[in-house]
Amino acid sequence: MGEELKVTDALVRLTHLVDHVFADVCREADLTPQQAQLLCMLIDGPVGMTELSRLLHLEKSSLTGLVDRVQRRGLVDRVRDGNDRRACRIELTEAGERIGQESHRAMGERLDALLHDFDGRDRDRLTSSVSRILAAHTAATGRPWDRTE
Amino acid sequence: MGEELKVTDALVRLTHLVDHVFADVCREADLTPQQAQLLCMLIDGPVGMTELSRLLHLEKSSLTGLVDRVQRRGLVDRVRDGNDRRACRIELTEAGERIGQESHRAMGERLDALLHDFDGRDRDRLTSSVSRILAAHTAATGRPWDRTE
DNA sequence: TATTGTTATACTCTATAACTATA
DNA sequence: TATAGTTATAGAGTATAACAATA
Repeated sequence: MGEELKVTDALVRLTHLVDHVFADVCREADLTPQQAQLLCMLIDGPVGMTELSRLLHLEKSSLTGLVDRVQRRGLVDRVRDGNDRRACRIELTEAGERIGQESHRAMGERLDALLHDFDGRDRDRLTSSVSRILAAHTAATGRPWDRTE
Repeated sequence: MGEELKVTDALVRLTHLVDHVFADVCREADLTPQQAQLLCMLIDGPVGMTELSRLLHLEKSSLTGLVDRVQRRGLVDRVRDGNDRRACRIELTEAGERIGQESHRAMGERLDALLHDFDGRDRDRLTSSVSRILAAHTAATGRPWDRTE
């Protein structure tokens, strides 16, 4: 029963499920999902506003307010770019780093619980399938969908 | 390179990618993602506010406004419940049905494009993996994450 | 001229608390 | 008393358009 599920519908349902898990984890960290996603993008180092708006799929003007609120909470800082005096780079504070890592850990834990009956080969296969999808998107758009890819 | 990707991180990245695709499709239909998700939940028939708020992971009070706006656009109607005079059921109008179907089709098309190099067996394996994850969540929460499962 | 980022404005989305009406 | 749904309020998220400063 339910075996006629189309793969595209399966992906949509999986996405909504992971979205809900993410929302729960954010809530526990007292972050909105948007704020948490912002922190995620900064894990590997500071990023400028224009690049961030591309990564988050947001207008720059929307990003300004988002960064304002996260900065007000002490999780990120705006640092001036040495080479371009128009630009600034957003970087995690120590507190932001801590909360980001903790949320990432909590997210991994929740998802791992859903994968409890996946053995090593199952996981590798799933990871590999996802990688192919991400690669297809990168090839189609000419740019990686996020910087950690 | 990148082969040490953890399966949980892979799921998160996939989710964000599908979220972006969904946002694009919604934008083309001149819907917000939240409005589109609401329409999705009504495809198989009318649903009451309390059940909808569970499906969408939203407080009932938040849902009231969302339904107001979608109703104002003529995509859904509130119909009184014959058995319980407190309750109402939200149902798609003809226009809502049309837009919902069209968005679903566009979503499938976009995702199919990302799966262009998946053969039948690849798709079945992926679908089956996703089904196991959805089932694990259903088992853990005692309730299906959405009504179409 | 083009680019980086912000401001102003008007919506939409969301939660909390208090409420109405019905069960 | 409990449940279905709404209202009031406040804050967060978002896009469009206009802007400032720098390249």
